[in-house]
Amino acid sequence: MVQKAEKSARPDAAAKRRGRPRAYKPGRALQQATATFWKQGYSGTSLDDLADATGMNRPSIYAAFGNKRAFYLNALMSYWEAGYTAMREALAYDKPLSEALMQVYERALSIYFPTRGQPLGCFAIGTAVTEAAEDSEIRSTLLTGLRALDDFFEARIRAAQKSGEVSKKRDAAALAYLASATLHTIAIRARAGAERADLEKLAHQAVAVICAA
Amino acid sequence: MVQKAEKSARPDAAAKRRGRPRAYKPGRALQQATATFWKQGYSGTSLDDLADATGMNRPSIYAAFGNKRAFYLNALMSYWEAGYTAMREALAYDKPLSEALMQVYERALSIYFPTRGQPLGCFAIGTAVTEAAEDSEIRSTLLTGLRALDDFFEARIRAAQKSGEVSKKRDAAALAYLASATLHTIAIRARAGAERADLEKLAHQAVAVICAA
DNA sequence: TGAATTTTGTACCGAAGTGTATGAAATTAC
DNA sequence: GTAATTTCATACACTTCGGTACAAAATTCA
Repeated sequence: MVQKAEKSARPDAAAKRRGRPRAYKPGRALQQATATFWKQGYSGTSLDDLADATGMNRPSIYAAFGNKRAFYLNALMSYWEAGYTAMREALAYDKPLSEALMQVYERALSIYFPTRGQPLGCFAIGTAVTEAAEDSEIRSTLLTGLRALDDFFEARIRAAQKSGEVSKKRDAAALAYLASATLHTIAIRARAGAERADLEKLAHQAVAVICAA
Repeated sequence: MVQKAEKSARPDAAAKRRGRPRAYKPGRALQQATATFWKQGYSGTSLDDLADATGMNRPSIYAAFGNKRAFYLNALMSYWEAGYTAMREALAYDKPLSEALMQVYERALSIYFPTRGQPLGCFAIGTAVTEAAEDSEIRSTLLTGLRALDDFFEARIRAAQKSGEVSKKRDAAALAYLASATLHTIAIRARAGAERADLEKLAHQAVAVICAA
């Protein structure tokens, strides 16, 4: 739902649209809706909840984002996109693998335990997994995201093997799965009420095993 | 909701109750309700859904199990109990650790991919994780279950260290977390639409890393 | 200034949700 | 056979849900 810039004389802000101006910012509304889905889940969130959270009224939500399901799918895909960016940054190739992995987990933890508000874990794992059983589009979006993270990890581990940091005898795909599994278990436990410090320790232990000689 | 046997003259079947007999079997109804929650999630399941699944009508559900939330908590706790039993059996100490772990994952996979019907993953991870954010009782029940499985794994790994099967230099708690993480990622991926064969392979790879010399 | 356009805000609709009241039905106890 | 007890089954009350119709408001364009 990002409005296209169009060939506008005004590169600044939103090109003047013709009718009554919007009372909301689409990007901000998407964030607020995401936060609500994150807390309450997809089925546990009503359109009124979304209207309250975004400050929009229901007809505006329909006009801007379509129905509740489309709004959620939009939120889920945006979440994955942000996740890919964070992964790329954290897994940069100019530092040791162990550091790169820990940066992934540190970043994840700071998302799963927000500075204000209760810990909610991972948006995808905390909300999409439940819906995946009955909604094939949510299911495929979820699986695609999970596999993308697997691939990020695997590529980074292969690079560490090339540079001699990790033995080439080890199974890169297997280690990547373990790196993903560590992220998944942290996501689940954060939402289940585990302490952040415990999960930090868990991450360190997992990295130690994955990067072991 | 297991009715107590009471001091009855008839040890067989249900001791004759006084009024009109029940048209349902509580244990079977709980199973059927669990199956419905499993597919649709807690918020996605209505009392009418539960009534349809169990063949009970709504007043009977309230009389027997309380409201929807109590019914769900009952289902969740029963699921964990069954899980503990399965873990104890699979992790028996008379076989190599690698075999014991694989038996855990094989058992899990046969639950996550039922012989008939679509794969739904783990009941707790697939339904309780979402609700955990806003329901403290579901949250603590979930965390307790997760930690119990951690403990099963850790005790089994320590035994393998005592018997010399696994080096004592390795961190048993860390390996237990990886074993749990493997279970969690399998649970998530199963519901996300991954192929069973792929998850079987993932399990083998994880066991290889965990049990590596 | 006035027409065209787009969004807002209220109100409404039918369906589905949770929970309960009440009387009929089926069984045991006397 | 009759009373006591327990469950069943229908129906009801009230709320919430997703979705939409429609008129007022706010802006641009000519």
